[in-house]
Amino acid sequence: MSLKIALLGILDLAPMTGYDLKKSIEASVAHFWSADQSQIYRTLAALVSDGLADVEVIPQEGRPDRREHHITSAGRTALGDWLRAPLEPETSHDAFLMRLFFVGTLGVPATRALLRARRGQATAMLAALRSVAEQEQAHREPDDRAPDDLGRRLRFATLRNGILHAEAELAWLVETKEALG
Amino acid sequence: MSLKIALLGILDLAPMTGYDLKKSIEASVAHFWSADQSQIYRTLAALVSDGLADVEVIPQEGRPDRREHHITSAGRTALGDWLRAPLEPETSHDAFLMRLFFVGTLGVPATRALLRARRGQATAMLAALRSVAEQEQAHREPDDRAPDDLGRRLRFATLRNGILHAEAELAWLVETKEALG
DNA sequence: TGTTTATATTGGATCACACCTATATAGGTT
DNA sequence: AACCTATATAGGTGTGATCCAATATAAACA
Repeated sequence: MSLKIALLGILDLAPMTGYDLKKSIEASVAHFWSADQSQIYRTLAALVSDGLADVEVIPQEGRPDRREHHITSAGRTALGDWLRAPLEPETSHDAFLMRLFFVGTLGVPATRALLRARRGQATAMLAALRSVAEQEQAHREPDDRAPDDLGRRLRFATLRNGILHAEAELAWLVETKEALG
Repeated sequence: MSLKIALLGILDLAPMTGYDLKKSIEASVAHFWSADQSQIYRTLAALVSDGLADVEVIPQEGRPDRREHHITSAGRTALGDWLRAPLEPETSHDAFLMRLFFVGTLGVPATRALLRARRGQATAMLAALRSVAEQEQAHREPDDRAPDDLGRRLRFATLRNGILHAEAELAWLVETKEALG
């Protein structure tokens, strides 16, 4: 469901091929969503068969034709409806916490190893997010008087969300290591 | 994969039926994992066919026989291997951030509504986790001299993880609301 | 008396997604 | 000469999960 939102949301900004969408996702929403290339094409086909997008075929030579997908007005309506729909109750599935919950039987050293690995992950994540956030900031010229538009602020907010959670994870790791004595 | 770990991890504590496992999951790991009842039975069947668990049928009257599942030694080995395996790189899929990323086109009021809904969710989550954590604490009698064993600390740590993340989410919401001006 | 809850298992349908492969060509790299 | 990357699409297969429904009985509740 969310991948449909992602595709419609991106197509709402500009018409694109599946290939473009894949790159666009990697460049913009990768920090909270990832999508397999074949899944993108299948979902895109579903959008078309639901009338939420349509295809403009642009012939090319030497490679397959560009199948440029455009959001339809039904698609814009569906996107709006999805965005306004009540938040679904979230069912978290955290494989790391699962491990931690049961790793006790293996003893303290195995537990420490797991926490160390997690710290590595969280640190890398934090660094990656910070570097993307800095680039975002840098794109805004110092003398840029353009109104800092809502979309831009929200894109930045999703990055900040990841950063704050990564920091919380690291703080929790410190606390937890201490609790192991 | 993680559901297999969960089932083996719980079966390692005590033999159980699928029905028991469902309740056990709800009572112990629900804050980071949920599982559909039919999925539990199917996964349990997979464990048996892989030789990681076996079944003791205990006849009953008036209801289906108890099919009590016991972890095998191969199961204990597999559990240990899984717990020690390198952490898989996590691909986060966050539907809320997806919405937020695209909700800008609907304007500021819709954005605020989304953030409000999220605050409600996060507040409820935090309250629920805190109450479970307090119960966990209360179970430990004030004069309890028993060593605070590793498993217990780790179960508590998974709760603390949820609490810290919920707090981070609320802090992020405050920051984000301010950024909307 | 009728409904709900608890116990216990199982199957079908469907969804979302990941991993791998195939196709086709141009251009650049080793 | 052999390989990799970019462009562009698409199918096969498997896994994990959700939702829904059926079966069967006893006890508790309204």
